[in-house]
Amino acid sequence: MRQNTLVDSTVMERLRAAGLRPTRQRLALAQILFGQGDRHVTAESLFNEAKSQRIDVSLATVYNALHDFTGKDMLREISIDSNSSYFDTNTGDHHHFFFERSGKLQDIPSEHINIASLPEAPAGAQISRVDVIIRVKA
Amino acid sequence: MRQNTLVDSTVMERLRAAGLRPTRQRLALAQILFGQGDRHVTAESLFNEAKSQRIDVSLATVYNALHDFTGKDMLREISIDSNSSYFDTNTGDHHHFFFERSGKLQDIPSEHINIASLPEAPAGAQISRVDVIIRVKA
DNA sequence: AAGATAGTTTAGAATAATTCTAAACATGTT
DNA sequence: AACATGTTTAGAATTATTCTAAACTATCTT
Repeated sequence: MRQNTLVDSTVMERLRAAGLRPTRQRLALAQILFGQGDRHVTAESLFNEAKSQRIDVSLATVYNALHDFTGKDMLREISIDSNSSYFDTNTGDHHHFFFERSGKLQDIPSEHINIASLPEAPAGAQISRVDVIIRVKA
Repeated sequence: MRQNTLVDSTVMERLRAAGLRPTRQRLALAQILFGQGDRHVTAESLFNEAKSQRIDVSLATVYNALHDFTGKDMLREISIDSNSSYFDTNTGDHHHFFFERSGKLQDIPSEHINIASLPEAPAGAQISRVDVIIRVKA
């Protein structure tokens, strides 16, 4: 029925490896975030998901965890919509579709977008990331 | 000394053409926005700029004007940073450098970025815009 | 030119996302 | 078990933005 021991321990190792104490709430949130495939959450959506699983965490902890995970490169923060920040469990090189109506995000593997030429970075600047966002009406 | 009659009337025509009443505060804000080359402002930065020119507008009016102008395609809204929305006077096809330290934006003409291949839009979705944001550490 | 009408502006209240505070608590260590 | 330090939490605080309702003004009508 519950094969969580295994899953949990994987998540626990990820947290330890990142130098984050595997506390009850971080484990639970990490499980939600990383237990499935790639995901895009907001603080609010993750908070609600936790609540609906009877996981008792405060919203402040959700924010803390999202930022802690982001600081350890387990998540990537994306600002697309001025309403709220998204956090993506896929930290690799890739891009996004943004569905304007629903506010949902969908990954685009980096191989699917071919940027033939990029401009030079301004003097003294190093590129830290190139984001391509395809906004779609749907 | 002040050759504003001419400039003002240009701005006034733009407002009228857009179907927006050329009120004192819209004229003043439009003058700041469109009187120079391409610009990137936030509500707060525009509000401060107006204040420093002794133009008496409320912050609510700045927000109203920015949204009105955006609705008439005189501005384009950009969400890059969760702190605040940017408004770009360049509404044509182009992209951006985002300077992470200063929070400043710089246009990249669309010719300078060559996207060789784009993925298909998801079923039933039409692309409304493709944004490329090059984040630089500087 | 005066009046009517509908769109604008405004101060300040309200809202929403996020961060802060400081006290209670849990973890890993000794 | 006791300690030191990192975490969690409720609730207050902060920040960007939107709302409200009243005062105002551009424009149209007469």
